[in-house]
Amino acid sequence: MVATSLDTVEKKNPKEEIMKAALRLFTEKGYFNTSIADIRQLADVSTGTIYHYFKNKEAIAEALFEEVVHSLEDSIREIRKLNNAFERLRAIVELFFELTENEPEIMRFIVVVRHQEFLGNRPSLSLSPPFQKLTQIMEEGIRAGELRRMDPIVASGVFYGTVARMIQLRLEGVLEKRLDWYLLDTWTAIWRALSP
Amino acid sequence: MVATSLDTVEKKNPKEEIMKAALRLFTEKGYFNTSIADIRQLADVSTGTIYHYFKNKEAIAEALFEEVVHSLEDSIREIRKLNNAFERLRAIVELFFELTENEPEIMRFIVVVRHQEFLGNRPSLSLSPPFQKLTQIMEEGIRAGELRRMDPIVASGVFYGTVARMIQLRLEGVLEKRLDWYLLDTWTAIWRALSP
DNA sequence: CGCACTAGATCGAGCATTCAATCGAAATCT
DNA sequence: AGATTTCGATTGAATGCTCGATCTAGTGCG
Repeated sequence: MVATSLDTVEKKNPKEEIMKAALRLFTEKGYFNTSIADIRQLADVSTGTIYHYFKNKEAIAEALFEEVVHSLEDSIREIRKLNNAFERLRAIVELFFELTENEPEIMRFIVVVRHQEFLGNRPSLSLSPPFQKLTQIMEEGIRAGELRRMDPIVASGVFYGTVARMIQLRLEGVLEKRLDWYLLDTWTAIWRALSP
Repeated sequence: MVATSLDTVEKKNPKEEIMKAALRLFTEKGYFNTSIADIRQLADVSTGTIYHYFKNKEAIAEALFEEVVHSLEDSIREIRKLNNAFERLRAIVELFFELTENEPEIMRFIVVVRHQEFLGNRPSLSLSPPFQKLTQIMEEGIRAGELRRMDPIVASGVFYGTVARMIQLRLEGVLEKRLDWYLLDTWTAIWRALSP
């Protein structure tokens, strides 16, 4: 981080500030319970500035969605370089669990926010590239005999469903311990469900 | 169904009509995208009637929530009478899958609607009685040696997460076939994850 | 006649969005 | 260098509209 002036008067990028504030508010209170005024206040910019960078409120959510999907896509692409289904899937669980602890707001946005309600016709996150890749990993694993013969959709359902549910419970404060505490049990269960 | 008059002029119970319309609209378009005017129109009653039966919009959602939770609670209570974990869990999957096909709106309300956003402080559905019962079933099953030794929270996470994900995929139109087509694969995977 | 229910017009708060004015930093000129 | 122009960035009060909620005047049934 380069401090171009005194820390207290640090010059920030308004667009980023707006998106950061919006992510925080959307995930905490929901899209419809968040007003432009709320974002304005938390991002410490004026109403006009928001509309200078974004066409409207929806466009802020769209930008967040894009960002999150792309960063997920990158991570999953990296993981696909690993050379068997066991390692790949295990790496995804670890990535998601770690992300939940380090960037809970991003994870909340992925796992619990209902995008359909405000992002009109956009294809659901369930159909977005990262999740298509997940089903591909299953197909390849099954073909290679590393995974049990079963419908790949069911395989990815078991996998993502389980992971997402653990994350949701953590984000809702149901789990007292950090997610990595549950990693072994979770992974063992998933692997028993999927392995031949 | 008892027809008290000619079918075309059938006298309906307004409260039920309102709740039916609200359930349909809330699950289709979301709570905030549904106006009282929408409900008024679909239920074919006047604004006055809505406010006669419900304190406000939120109260309609609350009533729906109560109804759904109670009916779920009853079903799960019945299922707990079965005498081992295998049968109990299997019955729950079947119940949920069947409910998804027959009453998709109710299932959407349970699985995909984010109640927190409009039902202020109410404890999340994840913590409501039916889901506590699910964890109890896991605990009992583990104690009895019918399920593998593992954290009961993780067990219920695998179970509910998988089932909910399959339901979500079905409701979003990702699965071409009816859910019962996937039942065997889904159940096999779950049982491999949980059995000793 | 009385009472539970219905109708629909009306209110007003809250909200997203607009816009004319102003700033300020760099570019251009003298 | 200093003055002047330029133009995107920024401001925030004003606008207009949607929508939940209220109110008053019925209506019809027992």
